[in-house]
Amino acid sequence: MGVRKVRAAETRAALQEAAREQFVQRGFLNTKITDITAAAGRATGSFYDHFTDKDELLKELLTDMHAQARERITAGDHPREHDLTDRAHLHSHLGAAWHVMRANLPVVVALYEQAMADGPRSGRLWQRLVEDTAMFRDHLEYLREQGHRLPGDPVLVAAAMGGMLSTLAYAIMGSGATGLPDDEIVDTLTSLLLHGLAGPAAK
Amino acid sequence: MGVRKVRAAETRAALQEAAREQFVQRGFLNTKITDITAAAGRATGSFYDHFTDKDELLKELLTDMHAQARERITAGDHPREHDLTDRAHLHSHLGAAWHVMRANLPVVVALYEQAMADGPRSGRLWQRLVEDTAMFRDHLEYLREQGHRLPGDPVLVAAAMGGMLSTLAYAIMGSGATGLPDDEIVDTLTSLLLHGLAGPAAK
DNA sequence: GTCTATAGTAAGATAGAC
DNA sequence: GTCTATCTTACTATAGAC
Repeated sequence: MGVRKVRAAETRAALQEAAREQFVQRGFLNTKITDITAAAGRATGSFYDHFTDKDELLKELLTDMHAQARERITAGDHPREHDLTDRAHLHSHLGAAWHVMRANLPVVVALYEQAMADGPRSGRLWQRLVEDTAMFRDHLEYLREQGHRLPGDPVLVAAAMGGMLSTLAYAIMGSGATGLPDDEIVDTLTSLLLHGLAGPAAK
Repeated sequence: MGVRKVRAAETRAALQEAAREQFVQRGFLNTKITDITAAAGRATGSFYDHFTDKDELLKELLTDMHAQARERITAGDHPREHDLTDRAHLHSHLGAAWHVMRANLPVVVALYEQAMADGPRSGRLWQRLVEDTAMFRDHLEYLREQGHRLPGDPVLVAAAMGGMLSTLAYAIMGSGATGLPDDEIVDTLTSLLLHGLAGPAAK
């Protein structure tokens, strides 16, 4: 590879990395192109040699995250029959989701803000929620087929779980607001989603 | 009251009402001052005779909502001892929250977007979440004092519930995305938060 | 108080030298 | 490919006539 090409790749990577920082620092919508280039130590114009706009940059970050998520999923091998009413299984799912979100907080933040940017009327946030919780939904539908009585429509239940997770990720990660370690947060969410406020029947 | 004053009050109200529409239509951040004045059928400049900026207008809408919420709360009379592990009580709480959010969707939308606008680092969304779920938290802390074993830290559990509710409100209301009636949504959330995915012990 | 017209500002995006 | 300099656009906010 030529020297020029290497330089270009470096700049590209520097811009992406700077964007990650800035998205967490300022939020996605609030991050200006100049914030990114400044943080990367490049000139404003250089941005446009690599990306057409902020959305395109985000799309590439998203691809990375998807690859990462897929890897983690297939590593553990996820058949549809995973039983979400089993504490170990549920805990592992929530833990994985939390882990991937933390590793890709800038992307989570950006997607969330982007989905909200068009307003509630657009239905874009709902679409995101449904897409991102497809796995939960599959597991829930399987349970239902097995005769298990769910709290309600699997799509809604899955979306509710996803909404809880992503909002908390946004609110907690990066600000360390709660002071609680990740383990404890995942434990709490597992308990809440498994047996609810009432707790397991046996006291 | 003089004619001039009446006219002014009318314009003021028209601007607020137009803002409500626009916030739901376009989202809060995306709504420009000119969108509001245009929707209200007034000139751009008139906006500034009544509000210094968008945030101030929102603050007034918020006051209305608080009054409304307070009224609904004191109407039902909410002592700290309300037992959230009792289905009827939990259902009534969630239903009330859902109802107030629907009646004030523009405000919910705006506050949510506003809280996210500063980015995750600011901790503003977490702050909102904690503030808005104070009531849940109180009830949960009471339960804990009574020896009931909660899923985890009451602050976190309450915030998780609030995050789930507000995200779903944003995603569902106004787009009617799910096709489900409000009753069914509240029922589902009640079941999920009361006994979790596993459901009540007795099958 | 409300309007029209416009000044001011911030950010996205491009042109052209190196 | 990267830079500096600049054009363009969209919006906020104000000035001044009515």
